[in-house]
Amino acid sequence: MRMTGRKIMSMDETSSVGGRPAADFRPLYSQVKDLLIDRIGSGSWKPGEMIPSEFQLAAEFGVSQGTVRKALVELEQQKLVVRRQGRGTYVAKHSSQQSLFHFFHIVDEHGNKELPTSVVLDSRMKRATKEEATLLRMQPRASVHAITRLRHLGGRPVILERITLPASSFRDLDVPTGREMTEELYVLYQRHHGVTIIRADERIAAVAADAEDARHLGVGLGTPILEVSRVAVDVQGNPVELRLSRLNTAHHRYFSRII
Amino acid sequence: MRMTGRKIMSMDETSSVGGRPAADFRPLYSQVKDLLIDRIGSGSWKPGEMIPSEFQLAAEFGVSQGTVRKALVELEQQKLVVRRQGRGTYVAKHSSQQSLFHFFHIVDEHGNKELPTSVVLDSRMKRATKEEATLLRMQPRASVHAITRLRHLGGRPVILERITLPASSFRDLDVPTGREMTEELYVLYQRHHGVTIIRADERIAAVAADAEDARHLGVGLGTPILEVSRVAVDVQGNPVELRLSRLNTAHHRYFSRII
DNA sequence: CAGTGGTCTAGACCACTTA
DNA sequence: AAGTGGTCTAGACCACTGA
Repeated sequence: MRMTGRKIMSMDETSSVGGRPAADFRPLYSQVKDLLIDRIGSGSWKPGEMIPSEFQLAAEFGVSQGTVRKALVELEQQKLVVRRQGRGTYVAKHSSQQSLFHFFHIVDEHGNKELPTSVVLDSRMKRATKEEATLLRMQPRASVHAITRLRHLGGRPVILERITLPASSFRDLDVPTGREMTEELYVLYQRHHGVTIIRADERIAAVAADAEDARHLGVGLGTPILEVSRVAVDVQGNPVELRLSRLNTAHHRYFSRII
Repeated sequence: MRMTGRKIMSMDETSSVGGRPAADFRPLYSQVKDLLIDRIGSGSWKPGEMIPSEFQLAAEFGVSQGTVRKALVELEQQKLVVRRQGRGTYVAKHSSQQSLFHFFHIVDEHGNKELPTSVVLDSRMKRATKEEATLLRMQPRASVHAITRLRHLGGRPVILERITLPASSFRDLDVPTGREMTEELYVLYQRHHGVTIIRADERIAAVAADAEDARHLGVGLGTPILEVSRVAVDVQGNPVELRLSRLNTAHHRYFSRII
């Protein structure tokens, strides 16, 4: 069958010939989907770019347009592409807006999302702790970037964040200390480092504010604050960012929707 | 055209006839979906029951099997039905297992979910506070059930829960005080009251343990604990349960996945 | 074996965008 | 007007389940 480099197996081909069932069978649309993810993940198609139409892809892969459509619809649900009737299908591009909408889950007392500011308190390279190396699936003591920043909401300091990034995936990371960040980090990851975050797992606990929390968040020592531990994952499913947030919930809440 | 009671409008019929665009156009599959939701929500098909096959529904509604399929696939994604190849499509039935998996987001230090126990500390009727009435979209001071229960995980008391339910939707609610609950509440809601919870919004803050928290959770007064405020919503989209959980995060975490 | 959902195809037509 | 995705149809065949 068709294809360059990789082969799509039709159901007939994978079906048992000598009576042995094919264990590695995968639907066509799923194979198509993986090919498309490869091209997006590898940067063949860049964020914001339009990808070929359903018919073009169908012709290229030697499948029907409906099969390509099913793959594209799933990619849209995973937020890897954006589809617009009459315009085309585009590789998802993180904008500050979208990034906030998806990955920023702090709301004010009325349930509204505000725009946070971010000032970098510290930015340096260090060696990963054992736990960091495990979570990021790196060698122990591998090099990582360590960023500390303070985020304001409604004029108040609310979130103290410590971010850990593998140096290997984020070469020449440029996050100068003491400056206000105008851009969402996930936008930066995507544009400068080709890393697209598509998922994040968060674990939340209540802790007592320590001296540093107290100083930066303007709360008393021992005040109950939220600690949010995030592991963010890229298109290929690799954990690529750790984020430890200490959050003053005097005037804000962590929001979660269970569906 | 086909149908009993309600009418499905094809695209032609809704299209402009006198040059006026049809503002109320809805795709066929979406109309089919609403009809199916009606039958599930109204109890015509009960939880656990098999519903007619795609071809039977297609014949009944006068649409193609593919159109019914699209509606059913969306209902499956919303967890309103369960589809099994070779068996059929079934109205989703909350089991304790599923209920825990979906709506219980507390994990232990290793990220594992444990089975909680629940002892009812108090169960009574009262009048809704202003806030409760607003959140449940009831008249001020309408009758509600108020349940307080304590949940253990791994032998430790971890969660103190206060649940508020509209008396109108939960007549003859049977939650005796002082007893261990063997059944998940959402299973009870569905089986005894025809209320299926499909979504929940949670807002989380860190607070200091008060005297009652301290007594029941076995922590010191003022210890930082999590406060989780949930509003749970039924099939029709109405808020039907409020749940205020106070959670000791010494050995557990609230877990949230952002996709 | 019959009946169900799952995959795949081919083709028609509609709605929307852009030129 | 051309090109895109969105809806809808009809039909074939596959994979799975249970009688």
